[in-house]
Amino acid sequence: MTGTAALPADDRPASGGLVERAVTALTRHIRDNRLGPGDPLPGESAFALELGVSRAVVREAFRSMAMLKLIDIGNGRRPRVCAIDRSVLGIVLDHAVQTDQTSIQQIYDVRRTIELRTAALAALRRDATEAERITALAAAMRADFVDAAKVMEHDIAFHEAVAAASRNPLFAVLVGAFEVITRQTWPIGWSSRANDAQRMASIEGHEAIARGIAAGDPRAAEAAMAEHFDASVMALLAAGVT
Amino acid sequence: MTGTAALPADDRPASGGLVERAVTALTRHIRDNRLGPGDPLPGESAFALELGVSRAVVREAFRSMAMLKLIDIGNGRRPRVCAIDRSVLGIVLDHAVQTDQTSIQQIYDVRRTIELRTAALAALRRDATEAERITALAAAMRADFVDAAKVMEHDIAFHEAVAAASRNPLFAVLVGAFEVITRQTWPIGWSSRANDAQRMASIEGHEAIARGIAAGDPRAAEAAMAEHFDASVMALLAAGVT
DNA sequence: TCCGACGACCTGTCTGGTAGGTTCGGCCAT
DNA sequence: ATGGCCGAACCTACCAGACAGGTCGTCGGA
Repeated sequence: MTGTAALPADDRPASGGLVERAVTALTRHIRDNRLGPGDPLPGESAFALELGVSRAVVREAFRSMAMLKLIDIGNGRRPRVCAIDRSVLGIVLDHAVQTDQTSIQQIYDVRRTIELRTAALAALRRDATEAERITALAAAMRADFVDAAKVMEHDIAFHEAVAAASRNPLFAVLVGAFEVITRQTWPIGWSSRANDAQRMASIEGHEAIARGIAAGDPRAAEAAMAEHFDASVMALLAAGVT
Repeated sequence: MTGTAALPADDRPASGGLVERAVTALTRHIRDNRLGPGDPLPGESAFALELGVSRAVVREAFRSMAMLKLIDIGNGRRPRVCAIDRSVLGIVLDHAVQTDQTSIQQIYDVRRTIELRTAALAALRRDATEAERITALAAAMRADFVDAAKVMEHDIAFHEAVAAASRNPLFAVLVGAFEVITRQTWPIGWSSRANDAQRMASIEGHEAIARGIAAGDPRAAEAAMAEHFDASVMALLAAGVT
């Protein structure tokens, strides 16, 4: 009963340290004035004066919110509301892995769950340009087959293109958040495949996903994505990544 | 091409402002020393001395990482590595909604995708205690039917219990992140249902999920969860929430 | 042996100041 | 009249020092 704790969002403004109070005040300011991405915010001096605290306190508050990509700050520039950004979740995920709070396999389970959905949605919602881009990225993987680094870049771009085609920015953010982890695990999976035939099979998997999306067949796209993920997880398991 | 940009994680330590450099230095410190949750960190004075910057800079860096729940700070306490926390993503999601960067329906699509999986996983992995707790929470919703606030608390606890039973902390974090949004939308959906029969149907949906999980039937649990989400989305749509 | 008080250490906050970047309006040239 | 240039006002980035209050280990007494 009563889980009224934990929310630092916008309770009564009198709790915790001054910095925390400044953060909630700034959050309220954005909400109450219905500000959107790009809209300007009061400078730190003005905010410090308004709250009756020192500039150092407001600076810490602004910096914290900038770290969460809620606002955008910079030397001489006036603070502005920031557009949604994937890097935050990426940093958190990376930290969770680095501190052994979660495993790579657990991350891949989440990724698989999300990307099965993005594949299906992309098949339903993609326009011609998106379908072309996705197909082109799969083709690029095949074309640059000998250069692992390039294949990885195409691979990452492929998954993000699929997510973008799902027309849900949240999915795009989530998929983008996995990029940090993917850059660490991808080379392991690539080199753990026994031979070039297996590596090429991975690329064919991407092509199958692209075909399903281009054809507007959500079932096929989802199935191909599932197969692709199963193969990737298997490759990582074979390399001893748990 | 080659998108080597964007990662503030751990490139060469000479880029951007001093605060950013301090953040990457602290991140590296945690990674290089393989620190886990609860492990102590150098104090801000020590860190300032080591980096050759003022204490204010280090303070902003520490505060930023505390905002991301990567570290834990407090008056007089020495900084420590922090356990993974759901509130960060919740704040970001709330901000995205408040600034009209994403819609409630888009969030529910993501939630549905994730919770379908947690229901299936919970059916496969839950132990007796977890099954009992999930069943008990569904029963509590029925028992407190007349008190909407209590029903909401049970509802939220129910979904988090299911996520916990999936035995993947990432799913628990993601589901927990939606709590902030749920607290805003839940009353809308509840009151948008035409009569008590429809409201009770929602509770019966939870009971069906609980039965599937308790029976260890992932298909049934997933199907019940899907039905539950469809009903919720419909109720929100009926209330004009897009 | 256990418990409480004390002190060293640390963080939270403030003040005041310097350097360097941004922005915007006015002015000059076309 | 218009478009580009320039400078002044404003703002942020960072620094140094200081003080109040909280935490935690330690030492002495019961």
